[in-house]
Amino acid sequence: MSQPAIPKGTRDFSPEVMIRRNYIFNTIRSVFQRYGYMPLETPSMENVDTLTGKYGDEGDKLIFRILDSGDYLKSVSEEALQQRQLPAITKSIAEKALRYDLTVPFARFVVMNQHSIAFPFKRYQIQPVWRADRPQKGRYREFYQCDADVVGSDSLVNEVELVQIFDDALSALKVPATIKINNRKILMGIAELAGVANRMMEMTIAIDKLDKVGEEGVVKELGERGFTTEAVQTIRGLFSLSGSNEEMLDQLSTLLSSSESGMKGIAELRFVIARSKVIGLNSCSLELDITLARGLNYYTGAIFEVKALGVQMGSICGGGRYDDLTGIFGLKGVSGVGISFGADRIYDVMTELQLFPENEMQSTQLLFANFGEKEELQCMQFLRQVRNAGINAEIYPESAKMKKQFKYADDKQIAYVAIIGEEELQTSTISLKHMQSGEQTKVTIDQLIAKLRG
RNA sequence: GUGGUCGUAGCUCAGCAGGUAGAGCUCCAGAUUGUGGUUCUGGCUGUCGUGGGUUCGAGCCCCAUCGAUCACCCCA
Repeated sequence: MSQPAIPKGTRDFSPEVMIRRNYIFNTIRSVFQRYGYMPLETPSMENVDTLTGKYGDEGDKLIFRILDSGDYLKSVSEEALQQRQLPAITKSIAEKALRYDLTVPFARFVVMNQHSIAFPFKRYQIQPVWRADRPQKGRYREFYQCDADVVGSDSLVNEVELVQIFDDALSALKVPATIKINNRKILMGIAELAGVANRMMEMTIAIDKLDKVGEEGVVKELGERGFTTEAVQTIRGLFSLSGSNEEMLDQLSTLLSSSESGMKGIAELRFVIARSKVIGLNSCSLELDITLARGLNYYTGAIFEVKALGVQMGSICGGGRYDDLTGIFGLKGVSGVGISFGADRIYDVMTELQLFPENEMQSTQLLFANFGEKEELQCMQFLRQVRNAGINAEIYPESAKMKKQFKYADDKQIAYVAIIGEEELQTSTISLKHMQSGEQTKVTIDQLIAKLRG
């Protein structure tokens, strides 16, 4: 290895980037906490069995597996090797895998701790996840998700609050966005009406592409997937909806009047949309998008997706209700609903729209210039006082040329430089220079602290 | 997993009909031995992504490989 490198689809985060990333994480975290969600972390790796089968066939292929330690081939049969039976081999050489999302590990946690958890259980989780996807714009192999889920409550109050959380966080970050909402029960209703109830997943995958391939494209794909002309015609009825959220719901209820699940979905949407309207949103708009489907197959009720305005970027947030997520781990009848912020994409959007506040860069407020041993000791004594007062401060660690020390402060965007040379030492003063204005004043240590505390 | 484009200094890029590598910025030093961001002067940096092939000769042509990027699939 000549030049060091990092695996594809992964990134280093420099201090400048981390400060911005933390700004995003902190904003989202504080909103989660404001709504009563509690922090949770789970291991980076899970048992393979915990993850497989939860994300569909496509998803399973994207799970990063961790090679067993030691003689990992010991339980692979000679026969399997000879015939290259990859699934069988894979299964016996990797018993752990990196987590693919935060929702499944959360479901696992709930099931394992069901007797000590008080329901409804509201948790948030901000951790990286890994997918063996091919990287491209806004798509990485390691990225962070910021999830908030509540389990053990069927109430639509949760959905309404989650919409508010989207709005609160994105408004705080000043990201212009539209929250799209739909309901899987409506899609189910359409599927029933079209006589393809057993193929709802296929149907949703096709219609999810409406905004990308257009109505003709969707019709074409449905045809290719073997849907009958009648079924396609019925599904097509969805595309003719128009008007406000409420008007679209009215049209839908006529269309789906014969479908029990369809009508239930409409009622649920009405509730969430009406409540959100009464309570009000800060800067986001809430839009019913009947073609919103979302790939994850565990969603059963409301589904959410958030699109940033003014940039070419996939959805920046997602979410929805799942009636039986914990069922696969043996705990039935626990309904949950949750959302996820895609922090990396939000970062990219904010970069593109230049939404990061300038002063976020100022981590150190004060730099003590270093003139030599005697002055240095005085500086370090002052530093202790300054730091005790809650001011971020540092000393240039060696008595380099002034030019160099000031340049350091300038590069690091440190607001003030404290100069203590022989003259200041004798008069017990500090020459304090404000870097931006260039103004320099003589102050005492107490005055300095008072000034920087602001 | 499928297909397209690309890969030259730390960064952004130039290079030509195949003839032994350049510009700007950054960085470093000095002008200015207690003062940065402006200015001026000087200086450093490359196995031209990697491996092979064609050729007297390859940064340039061919093949492979790795990486980046875009589209598809899927998704945050």
